[in-house]
Amino acid sequence: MNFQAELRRKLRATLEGLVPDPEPFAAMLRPAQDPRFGDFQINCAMPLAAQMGRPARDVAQQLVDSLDLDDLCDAPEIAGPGFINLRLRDDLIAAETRKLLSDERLGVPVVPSSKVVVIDYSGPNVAKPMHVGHLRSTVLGRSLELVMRHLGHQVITDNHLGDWGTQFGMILYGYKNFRDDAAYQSAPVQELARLYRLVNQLCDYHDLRAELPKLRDSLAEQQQQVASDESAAAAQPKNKDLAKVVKKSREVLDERAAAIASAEKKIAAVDSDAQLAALAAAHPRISELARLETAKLHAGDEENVRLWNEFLPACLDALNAMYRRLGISFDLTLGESFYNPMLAEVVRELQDHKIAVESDGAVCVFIEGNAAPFIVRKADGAFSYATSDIATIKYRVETLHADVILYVVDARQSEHFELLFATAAKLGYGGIDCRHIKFGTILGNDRRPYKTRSGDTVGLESLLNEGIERARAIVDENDNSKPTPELSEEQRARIAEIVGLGGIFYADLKHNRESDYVFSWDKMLAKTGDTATYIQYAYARVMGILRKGDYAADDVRKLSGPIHLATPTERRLALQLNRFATALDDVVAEYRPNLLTQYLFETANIFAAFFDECPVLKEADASLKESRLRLCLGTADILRTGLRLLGIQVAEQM
RNA sequence: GCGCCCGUAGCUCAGCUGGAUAGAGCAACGGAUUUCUAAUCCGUCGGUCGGGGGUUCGAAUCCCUCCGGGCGUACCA
Repeated sequence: MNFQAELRRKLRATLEGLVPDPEPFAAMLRPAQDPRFGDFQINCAMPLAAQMGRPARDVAQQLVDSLDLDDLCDAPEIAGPGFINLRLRDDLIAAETRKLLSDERLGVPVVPSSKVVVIDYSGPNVAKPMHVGHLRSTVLGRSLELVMRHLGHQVITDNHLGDWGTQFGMILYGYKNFRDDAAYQSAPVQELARLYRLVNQLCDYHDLRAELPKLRDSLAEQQQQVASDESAAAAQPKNKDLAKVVKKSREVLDERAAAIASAEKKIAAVDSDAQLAALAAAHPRISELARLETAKLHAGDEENVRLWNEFLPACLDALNAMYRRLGISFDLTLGESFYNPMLAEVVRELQDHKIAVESDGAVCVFIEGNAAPFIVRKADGAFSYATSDIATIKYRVETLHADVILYVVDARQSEHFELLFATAAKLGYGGIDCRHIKFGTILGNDRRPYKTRSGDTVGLESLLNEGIERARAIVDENDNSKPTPELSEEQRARIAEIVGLGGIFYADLKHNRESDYVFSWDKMLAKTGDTATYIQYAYARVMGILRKGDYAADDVRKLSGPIHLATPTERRLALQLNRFATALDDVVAEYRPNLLTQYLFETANIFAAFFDECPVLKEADASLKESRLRLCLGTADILRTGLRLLGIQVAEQM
């Protein structure tokens, strides 16, 4: 039973007569902070008392008197300023655990009113290999998908591919000018990616060269600015505002110097490479021409459309290979290109309703309180991702009938989504629950975005490979250190895959999604601590007990005797199993899978203590032995299910 | 300039719709092993929750301010 939900329900009913809106007060029933306070605590007596102008302990007493929790709890206790401490009855925990253990859903009810939830996640660019930057969206989105499905929502996942943007113009330009036919024949995606990088580099080269004089001027200007600010500050050494101005001014100077250094570095990279330099010299207008290729594609140019259609299948194959590896499949893969035919209409509609206006040649929506406009048509007539994102909302609402749309996208795009949602609301989609499920950046040890040692972005493929390799080394070391190694080559490979991928996913999911976090192989694959491995190991230990005792899991699930809470640890474990449903509710409430990782880690932790203290196979009392066996399997079922909802697998033996 | 986010133990991070002595993992230190797999368990050490003010019976959490850092900021997505 979801004890917390049940207790809150009762509290809410009691509060109904007392306050107009009981919900926030009912929410103040929480798990106890300290085991000495029991299992749950009610914290709402104090604020209620303040509101009613009565002593808090009196209010607490009144709540206790009218609550009637006898069927759930021992006598409630009022403590401190007015906390109400609740301890669940042991017989109730035992009885409810017994039910849970024979329940296929492990005590997790299906939501009473299911919603249509579109989850937009992963969203790679098709012509570029996926890299570490795609990890969080993919892993978080996948987990949210699985949890919401498990709770009974009608989830539609949609991979909103970047298959139509500026980068395609670069690829088209690259293909027409620089392609290596043999390479394209044997590995088209790799060749397209190379062409993209090449064109991108050459575009940068020319753009930066053109910009450099301006940058240098502005640097010189800033140097003078700093000098004058400094002398002003020197004249009034006690003036804090002037000191601040100097500081700011120097920061700007540093920024500009850094921008120039970075530009010079990129330019030098081309200049110092004879081949690149020759290409750059031969293609001085590459940026402009690449943009033109994009524009031609969007306008329906026959050759570009033909090439686009030729490139796409290979790109999709490559992506799908990656998703297969990650165990992911999408319900829909509607890239930006899908919305192309709708864009002109979107802009017209916005203009007709006077939502968008022309400004500096571009068609923009101005949202009150935001300085930046939402540009739905650029001055050159091209549409932007703002336009296609609006078209996407229209499609998801009108065709998919979405109630909720989740965008699992980097936090740096917050502003875009604020403008997007505000614009959508003006168009009449205010009733749809559109949410930016934002997440932070993965950092390296230097606290800069995670890169390889040489400064390149880390490819997702090689990241996964490295994780599995490192896991393999651990598997080997562990098994080889046993008196007689137990695992076959196939088993080791499979375990390495499960542990390696699980470690990467788990490390990502366990952090609060809005935080940046520092990527660390050692931490994510540590044999001990808050890792996937630790939880997977707990699962494998249960399976070890069953194997050793020669029990089939299905037979154990059919057992129906009483559950004994013979020790405090058994009680803790049983109660924890009943919290699974609460944990999943918590995940969905704020779209935070870290609440599930936390729950699973705690569960594995309690199980480890149980494993230490409570013998199963050696237990002489048959009824107690059966009870423990079932607690073990129930734990395993919950760990396996919980990990599965994070996109992580388990092994029977490791 | 404007906007958003962050600053919690040596390190990495939870906690942030205000609630009881601020938590975890790692690291350090000390214990437990004829193992239902020690990829484990138990214990110890460790914090002016960036500083200052305010609101409150009560603040890591809310408000103001200062300091430090990150990100975004009109035609890339």
